[in-house]
Amino acid sequence: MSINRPKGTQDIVPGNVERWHYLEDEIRKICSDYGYQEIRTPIFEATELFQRGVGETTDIVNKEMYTFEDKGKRSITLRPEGTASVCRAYVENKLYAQPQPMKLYYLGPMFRYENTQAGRFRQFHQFGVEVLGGDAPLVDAEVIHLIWEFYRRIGINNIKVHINSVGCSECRGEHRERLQEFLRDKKSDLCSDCQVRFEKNPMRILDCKNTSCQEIVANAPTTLDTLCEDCAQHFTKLQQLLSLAEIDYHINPKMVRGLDYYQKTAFEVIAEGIGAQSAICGGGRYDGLVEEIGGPTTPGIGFAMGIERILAVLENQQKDSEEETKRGVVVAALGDLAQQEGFKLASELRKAGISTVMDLMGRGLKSQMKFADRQGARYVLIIGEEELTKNIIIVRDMSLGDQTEITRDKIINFLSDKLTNSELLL
RNA sequence: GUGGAUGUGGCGAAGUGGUUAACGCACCGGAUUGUGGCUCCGGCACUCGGGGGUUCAAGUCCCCUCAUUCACCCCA
Repeated sequence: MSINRPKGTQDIVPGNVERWHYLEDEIRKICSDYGYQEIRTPIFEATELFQRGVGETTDIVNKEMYTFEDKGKRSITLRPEGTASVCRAYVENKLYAQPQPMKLYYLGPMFRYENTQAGRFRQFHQFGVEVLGGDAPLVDAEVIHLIWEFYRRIGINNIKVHINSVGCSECRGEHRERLQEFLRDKKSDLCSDCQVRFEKNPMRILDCKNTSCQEIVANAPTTLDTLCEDCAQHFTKLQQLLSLAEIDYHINPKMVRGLDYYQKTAFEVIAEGIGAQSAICGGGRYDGLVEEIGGPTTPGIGFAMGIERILAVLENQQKDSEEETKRGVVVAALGDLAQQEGFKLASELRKAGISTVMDLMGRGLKSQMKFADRQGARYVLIIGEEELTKNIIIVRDMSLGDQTEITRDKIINFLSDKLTNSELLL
């Protein structure tokens, strides 16, 4: 019996990893463009951090955490999301003492113990942004604009940006009462989950996927109906700014996200064609969170997007692949002596910045040519006994199909002149 | 956690109880001397996911198990 990778994990192998590199590069670039700095926090944290930070009533904490006890009897959890850790690090490193707001981003693996399906893994990767120490709608707008611009840059177009305001601790209370009032006589018709939610977190009944619950809740008071003066202004201002930035957003009063810490602004980006798990980005404002985990009162807002889901979207909308261009050099050597010379030549070429590969299997010339072709090499440098004695090298142009002889001492210059920068990279 | 689907070589995929398990792609080798992409030839399943059972006979039927996958809940 061979050993397989754990359920819900994946190996990212050559031929695929390049897409990750591309996204990672774009992520770093856009964060730099918007003035966000990277923060790296541990992959595992004290379990309590997530219990307090993410919220005891959430699915993440209730059933999706990878929790274990370490040898010191500490309860440890593989991070299921990034926000709690970033806030913890913000407090622990006293980043609040630096100029505010603190604009941070992270990129890395997250872990959630749940059944897998299209777009859902046990180890998956998120790119996320957190802004701590700024409570203005302008901050919300900048964060959403970063998302919008990011998708534009990587060529994702069929997306919908949903926004909502779930209110703050003050207006949330009023909403809760009005909603419970509205639902009281209909309670028995709700699904079993929602009957529990009725007491614990009635707001979440609003976005229950159960169709009968949706009907019941169709005319229920939303959080937008009960926003306090402050929250209402914040939301209005945000909409103005988004319009100004020409972001095509949709207000969805029923969108209530599953994490306890959201206040005021909540948003989600939905893509098409990647299966049932269509949210490629989710986030919101969490003004009480830093305080909750023991820090100073600090407003915050952030989002996380799933790398795997972005890749799925890109793959889904990908047009016919672009024809690959010939790049780099392959050294084909025949026999022991020539192989030594080839090895030396390859070292020199690489030192000169020319991407070079040589056969390591001692194959015949025909095989080496085939190998060079597969590698997509632009030139093959052929060295055999004859060339060795004559002190020359055969340079074969793989796209033109012709070849010339170049003396050994001129070969580096010859290739440097011939190859453009893009052709040097394999 | 719950439900459906599927498990045959590296990948895709025939096979619907009976001799040595098709085929395609990939990979490796060859087609007279040291030359690629086309063509031709050859090589590549000692566990047909694993275990048990039915049968003279099972990849093909039954049971169990594991895995993968899609979906629900929820989310990235």
